[in-house]
Amino acid sequence: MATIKDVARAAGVSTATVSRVLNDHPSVTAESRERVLAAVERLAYHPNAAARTLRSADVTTLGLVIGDVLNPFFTELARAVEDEARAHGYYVITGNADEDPRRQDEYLDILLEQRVAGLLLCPTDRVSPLVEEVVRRGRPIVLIDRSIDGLDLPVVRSDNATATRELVDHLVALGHRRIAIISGPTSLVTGRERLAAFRAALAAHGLEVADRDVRIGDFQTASGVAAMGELMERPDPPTAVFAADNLMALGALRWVRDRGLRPGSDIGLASFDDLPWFEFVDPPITAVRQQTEEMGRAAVRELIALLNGRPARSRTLPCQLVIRGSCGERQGAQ
Amino acid sequence: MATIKDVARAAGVSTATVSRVLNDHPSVTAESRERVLAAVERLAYHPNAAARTLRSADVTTLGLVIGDVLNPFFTELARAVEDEARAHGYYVITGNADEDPRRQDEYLDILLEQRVAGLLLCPTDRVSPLVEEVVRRGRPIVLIDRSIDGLDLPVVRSDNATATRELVDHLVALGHRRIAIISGPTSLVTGRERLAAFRAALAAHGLEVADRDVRIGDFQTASGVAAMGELMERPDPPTAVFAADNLMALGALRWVRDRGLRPGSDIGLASFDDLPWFEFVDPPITAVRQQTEEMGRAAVRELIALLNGRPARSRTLPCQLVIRGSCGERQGAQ
DNA sequence: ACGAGCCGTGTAAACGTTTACTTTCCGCGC
DNA sequence: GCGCGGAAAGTAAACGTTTACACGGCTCGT
Repeated sequence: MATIKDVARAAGVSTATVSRVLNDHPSVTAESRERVLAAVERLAYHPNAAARTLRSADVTTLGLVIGDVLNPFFTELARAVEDEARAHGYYVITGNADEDPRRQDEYLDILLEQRVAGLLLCPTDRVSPLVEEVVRRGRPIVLIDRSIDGLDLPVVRSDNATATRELVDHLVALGHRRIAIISGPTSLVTGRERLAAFRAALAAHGLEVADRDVRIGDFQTASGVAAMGELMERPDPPTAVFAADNLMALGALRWVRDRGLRPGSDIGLASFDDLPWFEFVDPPITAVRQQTEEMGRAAVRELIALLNGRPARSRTLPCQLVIRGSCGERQGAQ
Repeated sequence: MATIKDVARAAGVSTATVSRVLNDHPSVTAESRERVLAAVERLAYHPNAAARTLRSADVTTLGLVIGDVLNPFFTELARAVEDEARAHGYYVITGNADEDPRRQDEYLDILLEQRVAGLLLCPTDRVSPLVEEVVRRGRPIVLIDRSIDGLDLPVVRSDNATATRELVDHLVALGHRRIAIISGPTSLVTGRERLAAFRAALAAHGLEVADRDVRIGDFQTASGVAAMGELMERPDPPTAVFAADNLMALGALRWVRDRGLRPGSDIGLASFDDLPWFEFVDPPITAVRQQTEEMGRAAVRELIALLNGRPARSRTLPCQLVIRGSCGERQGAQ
């Protein structure tokens, strides 16, 4: 690999001049610039990022750790984060925790070693020592989608409680009384919160949730299939099921269809997280739509605020209930 | 940030000893090791990746550039690549080209600066000077999904031609005679090849493809919507449409449903790339399934072979035609 | 005509590691 | 008792940049 010294020699100048040309410093003559650029071209020189970041302290890379690459929610989020970051002149290194706290920590470690300017984290599980360390050392960090108990960190998230309540209201209005939930892990705020809101909303209608109607999944497809099976293969299955994320909803749907059942008429089905294809299923899936893109963008803006010494505000974005047909037809008056 | 010097001072040893402890070198007494580790803990020391990679030449990072993060095909691919790479002790840095040659080059540049050991690339467009440069400098590279004209590089891809032919045979067997295609960009091998195979397959049945039945999209959703509109809003629309990737199929489906039409009975629809939710649409979408995960894993294995001085073989993986209902019912004898 | 100031360039130190080489110390065999 | 070998630890050079500082030559105002 050609180094800056090779370029300097080839162009007949010093390394300082080469560096200045490369970094658009003003004080270089047009002639030097040209000679350097020619040499760069000829030698196919690429600056060594390691040396550069080692020397100059100004870091322009943000770190992002998402929960699961296979979850469209997170990829859309990642995409939004990257776009917003680039618009502010930052690059993003993304790590995929795969909903596994160990892998989350691995990536936090890598990102810290890479000296990212700041971190965006969708926490997978309860507070990890590494996260605490990041905080303790004052490294800027913004959480997305999920907060962490016991740590007062800026977080950009959805208003899970309100959205869940609206969904339950909708189900009850349709006549459902035995409503089950496929919840996310209770170790995650997202999981706990949606479950709590679900319980509270039913209670407001004078309904109670039996323990057997609460299944705990892991936000991934397979657990949705399994949970749906457990709920339905009982003598007294619920009439509607609320899946707390889109992958578990996909799993639940798969179980239902594999049994030759039809959502809506045979069993009500609703999802937290809306996806483009939900409208194409027969019947279309009722879902809570989150402002995913805005979550990503807002998180980046808060992180950049932090980087510039301004305080970051936590933000809670409203969701929208998208009513389609998968919970059954409206019965009687609204 | 604490450096290795701080740790050395705190532990009362030299930086060399600290480094040895950190890298599991044998000749360190248990006592020194302990003191160092304690200091590391106390100071919350994290090695500086830049300094480390600058000094030691052994790189354990692979670079991956994918076409579009929002395309499930690529995220599944990325996931497989990461898994296989980790199994071999490599990390992966992923860049999202967004089907934009400029962004592809940007990421190639970044990855080269990061001194990755080797590159995995899903080329977005015709040969870029940067790719040529990578090749010229002998940097190991393996292409995925798409090859590049004029460059003889190892590539792991699907057998597009056979799969397309099988799909056309299926459509013709169902009675379709006017079949249109929403093709990918002809600047991409994937696009060109599927289009050529499509034409050839129809020709084999004595059918010809009118120019107006060939729409060129960009492998993204919006272009699928637009193309479907152009095809169908004519006095003599085709009876079936083949979308050359899953996102354009999603777009086509959206157009169809927005018009209140029904795939299968009103218009045949098939997709290259199978997705989990295709089976849930009414009627389920017929598609060509690629061995996405195996593509990713195989590409990593070839790249690692290259890194170890062995030659890499190009591989073409077979696809599977998954017949569902979206192209209409079988009419008459098989 | 001469010093001040500026511009372009070069020299060399610094960034935080790893590692070849050196030093120290200890035990052992003769 | 002496030298030798080997283990543990230290010293310092090197990786490829950026950049503070120094320097020489030029312009310009007086």
